[in-house]
Amino acid sequence: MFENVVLGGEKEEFFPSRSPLFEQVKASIIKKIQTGEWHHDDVLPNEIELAKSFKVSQGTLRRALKELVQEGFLVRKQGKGTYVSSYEAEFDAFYSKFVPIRADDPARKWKTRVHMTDFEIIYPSARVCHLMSIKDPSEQIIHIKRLHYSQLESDDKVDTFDELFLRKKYFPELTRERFLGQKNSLYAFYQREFDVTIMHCRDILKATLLNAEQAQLAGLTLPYPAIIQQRQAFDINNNLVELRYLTTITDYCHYETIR
Amino acid sequence: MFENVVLGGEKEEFFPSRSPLFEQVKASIIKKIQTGEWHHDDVLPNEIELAKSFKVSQGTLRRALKELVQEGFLVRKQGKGTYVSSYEAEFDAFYSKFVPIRADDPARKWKTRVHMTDFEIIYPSARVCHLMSIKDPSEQIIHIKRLHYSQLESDDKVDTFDELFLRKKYFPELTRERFLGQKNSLYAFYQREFDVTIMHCRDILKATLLNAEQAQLAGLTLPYPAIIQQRQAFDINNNLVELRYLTTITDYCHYETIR
DNA sequence: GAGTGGTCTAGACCACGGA
DNA sequence: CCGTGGTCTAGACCACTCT
Repeated sequence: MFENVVLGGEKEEFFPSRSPLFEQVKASIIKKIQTGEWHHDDVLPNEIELAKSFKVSQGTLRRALKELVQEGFLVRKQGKGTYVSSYEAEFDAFYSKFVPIRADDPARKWKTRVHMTDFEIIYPSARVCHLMSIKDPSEQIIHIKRLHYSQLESDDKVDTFDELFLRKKYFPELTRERFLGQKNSLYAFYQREFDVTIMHCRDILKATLLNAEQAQLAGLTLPYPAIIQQRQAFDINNNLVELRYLTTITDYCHYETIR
Repeated sequence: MFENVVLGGEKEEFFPSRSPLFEQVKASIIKKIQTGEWHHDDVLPNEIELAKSFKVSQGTLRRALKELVQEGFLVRKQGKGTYVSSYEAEFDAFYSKFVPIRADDPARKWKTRVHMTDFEIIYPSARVCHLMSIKDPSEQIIHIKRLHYSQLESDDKVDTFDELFLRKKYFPELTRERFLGQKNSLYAFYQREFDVTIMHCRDILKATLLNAEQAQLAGLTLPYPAIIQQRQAFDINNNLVELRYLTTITDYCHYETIR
């Protein structure tokens, strides 16, 4: 493995010679993950072989790997090896990174059931084009709506209205049926079924009032306030693959950030 | 190693010998900052001297310093030296870490004027005791209320209702007049005047409705939704020094997180 | 030019995981 | 036991800042 090295050998990507070696090594490794040469859950060669293949010292290689671990691309386990991280294997880390909604009372069981209400292929509106940086308005978009039910004391209540816009080109074979098969973790589903790994997201929160339909579904009377969370999610190539609106009733939960 | 020393000598804090050297060095440096031996904006000795004084190699010292930079304690400038970071000197970094409210339209000038309406010394309610981890309910608390006016097209409007609870023991000489002298950046004021450096915070967001008084101040008609942000802010010793409620009308701004 | 931090190397030893 | 990553060292060279 690695006899045909990335640096030096092929010059597909070129780095100004002023770029530090460890940055070049990082970029090469990310590229191998992006192109699928190294797939999630794969084991990488050990430090010595990697250092040899990149023609750098072990220390420099270690620095590159360490930063890639910090950035979430890799996981290292002493005594075992270095792995390309996956949503399922590092579930806790990914979950706490991408799911900022928490139960007010952590002691209480906080179960969630999700029900899809709409699934359609559309063309993006001007707003969606703008928010998803889409140049070509004839690009196909998968538009999905879901209701999240929280199960508090055996009483199901809608607490979140979820609207998704997915760029079909990244989820080519996604159908209503396939989407229904997915349970619990959406981003694990993206990775497992479409090799789309969400690495990064931007959330924008505003206050809103429920509309009549939403209030009825939630069993609440108007007026009722909610948080609307607009999320832009980016994959490993930094493509914006998902735009999402989550309207959450914060009676028993909240949006949390720790800095 | 560490003969003079923070570790070993005094045994206030003790590390199992299994703790890595660089961790011990980090802890020693943090302690020197906490005790005030190194003050914000101070220059530290250079790498070689520091390494000598901690009796570790330069590489190990570098690792400790690097992590302290990542954690926001220090700043290193090539050709100049290593500094204890300060809110004023690293304003942009601290600001973007602790101020998550952004104008919807970044192009537009987004100026804010703050007006204090209340300043009083109180004893904490049960809720405040709980949220601030206060054991002794006779501890004095400074309770402040403020209004934030955003200046859009020369028209001042209240867009945030700000309520603060400060533990008086950390701000011993804080008076209404002194607080009024403070402009713009609260956390820079804490650091400059009271040596309280906010390093860390936890925000919890919920949706709410404005009450009649708030709506009147904001010139809005009921019902009107807003985001209520509950913040717990911690200083360099990890003491919870500030509890805060920010009720924000998100017509022209939003709460943003990037992960 | 003197002094600072930033990168890179080569190699030693330790701690953990699994066969 | 072996192979993995984790820590630590000592020293070379480069890039930046200020005088």
